[in-house]
Amino acid sequence: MKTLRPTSFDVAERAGVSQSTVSRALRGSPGVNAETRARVAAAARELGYVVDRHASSLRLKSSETIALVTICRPGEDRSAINPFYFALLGSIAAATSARGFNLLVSFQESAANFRADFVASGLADAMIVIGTTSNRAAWDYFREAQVSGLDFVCWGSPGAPFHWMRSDNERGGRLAAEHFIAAGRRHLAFVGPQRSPQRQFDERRDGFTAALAAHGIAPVIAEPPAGPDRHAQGVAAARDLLARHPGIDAIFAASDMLALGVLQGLRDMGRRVPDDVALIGFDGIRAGTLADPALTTLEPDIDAAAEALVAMALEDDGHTRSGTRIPVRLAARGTA
Amino acid sequence: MKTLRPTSFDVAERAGVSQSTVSRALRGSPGVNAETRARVAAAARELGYVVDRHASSLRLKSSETIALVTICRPGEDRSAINPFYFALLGSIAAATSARGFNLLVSFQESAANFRADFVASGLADAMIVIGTTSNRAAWDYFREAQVSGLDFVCWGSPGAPFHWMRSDNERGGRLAAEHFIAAGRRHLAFVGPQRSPQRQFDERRDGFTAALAAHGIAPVIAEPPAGPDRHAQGVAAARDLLARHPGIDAIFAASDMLALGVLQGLRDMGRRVPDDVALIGFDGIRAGTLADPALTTLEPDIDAAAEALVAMALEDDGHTRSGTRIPVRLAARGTA
DNA sequence: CTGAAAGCGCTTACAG
DNA sequence: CTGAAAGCGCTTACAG
Repeated sequence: MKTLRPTSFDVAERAGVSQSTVSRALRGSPGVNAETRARVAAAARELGYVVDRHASSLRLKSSETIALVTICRPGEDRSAINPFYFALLGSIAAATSARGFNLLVSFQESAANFRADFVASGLADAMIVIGTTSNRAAWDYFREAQVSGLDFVCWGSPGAPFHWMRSDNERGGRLAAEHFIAAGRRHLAFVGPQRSPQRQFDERRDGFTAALAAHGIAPVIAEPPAGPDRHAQGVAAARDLLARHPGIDAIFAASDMLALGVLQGLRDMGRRVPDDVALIGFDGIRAGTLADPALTTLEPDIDAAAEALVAMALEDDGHTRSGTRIPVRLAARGTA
Repeated sequence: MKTLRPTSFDVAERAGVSQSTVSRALRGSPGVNAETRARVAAAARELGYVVDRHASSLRLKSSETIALVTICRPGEDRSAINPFYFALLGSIAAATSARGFNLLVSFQESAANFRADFVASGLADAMIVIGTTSNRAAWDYFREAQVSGLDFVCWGSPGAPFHWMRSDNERGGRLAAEHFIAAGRRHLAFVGPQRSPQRQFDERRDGFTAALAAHGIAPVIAEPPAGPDRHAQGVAAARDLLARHPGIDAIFAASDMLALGVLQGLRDMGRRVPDDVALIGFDGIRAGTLADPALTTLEPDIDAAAEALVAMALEDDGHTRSGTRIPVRLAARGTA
């Protein structure tokens, strides 16, 4: 099958010029005669010549590639990965493509496939790490890597020694609180993991409680029971919460998957949404729009997040923008 | 920031051997003294040395990388990509990783970013194309590419000149029919695009109608009206269908996104699911399990599909396995 | 504006 | 078992 690929020497011969001229012409270097350039381009086209990226990258010492690592839960089915990360992956792909860069993706879950040497091996110019913070072993591995000099930026929780970026969670929490208050809700609850390595959850809760405090309201804080995934945790959390606090009329869930579970739990308890209980999630995942009623949520600007992550990863300036916050907006739909 | 990366010569010096020995020791070539090998490994570790993949690939003429192209709808938000493709992407990543290969991903939607030269440029050893068949321009581009010698395999519809693989759609349709019949349903309908370039839809319908014919039943075939996405089309299709055929008691939708829309449409029409109308989708996407009631669906073995696609792409045997069918199973959940 | 040549960092056939 | 050397296919400083 594999037919011998033509090299720049073949193109040179066909165009009747030297190999160096072929290289210059094809790269668009200045100072190449227009007529020569055209002849080279024609010869390349005729031969189906494409520059060898390994040879090129080796010389240039740059691969124009970004490596994207997505950390998964061990043993997790790929289709069960939080859709937020798939959406972020898609936006990162768009951002890299807009720069003419390639995207190398790697889903990692256990020591069997932990890898952080994409930049060290020359395969990528920069690396981005996203995914669940529930995988402690993975983050320990990447902490170690960062400390030993394998550089990258990441999305979400991590503090030092990571270079991170995340949503404006505090503001998201405040927006949720104000939305509930404006709708006349007074018996509020926050459902989310407490003291999770996912600092983002705490930030959402803190923004929520701070805004409510200004109205003299203290929400119930409900930690979801352990469960196989966020959705299952949400179902259980709603049941527990309503059993203990039957008067609750509004719930802010720390993530959409959790919120979708809460929605299901509320239905199981015979509560109407939003009539009896209003509900707001966080993330803006597609599945929220498919729920009935559609989930009201705090939606981070995921394209902005992707663009900022790529820029931050590529800027070799010690990641001065570490700590950048991505804006969020309240998407008012059916549940609140 | 960028500190000079050590080369195999640096390792050689530190280990007190020649550079060729370093290369052999690190690659695990036979005939290297165990003690020498250990000394080289230690020196490499101490220096934080990682083999340069461009130099290595250039010599080896192989990159141990698979390129995965996902075709999107023009102008489509990345978070709106059918989750089935994200799940397939995840499984393909797992399959490539299991072979020690890297995965290069590229989302393409318009002439601005059409590219099929990943193998020609040496960036990848093989290429896989998945994604929506609704993007005609994209498939025209890839047809052209295939004809001109840029080889790849794809998922889904395409016939010649493509090397393709898809679900056992015909059998899926039969399973849906039998499931409905066994439950006593007799007024059946199929909702799906007709004569779409997505041949898979026709196959699902044909399996469905063939199995029903054996029971002397002819289902109503409903083509969904045009719409911004499959979900919206499903909502509208359900309304039209029920208005015209109020007695329908079971619907087989050509895909899960369509089915989720149908579910919504049935609710809008005041029909209870599954009591009044039973519903089955196709794809096994996660969002189906979050619906209320959870969507019964035909679930292709996506890990098997991914593994087969990778194997097929990598096998340089003229893709003799073109036309492979991936097994599907009926996942009975709440809607049927 | 163009060519001859060096060199990017590896792998491996060839000698020893 | 190990070393010296050629060569993978480019890019670009150096001459002209």
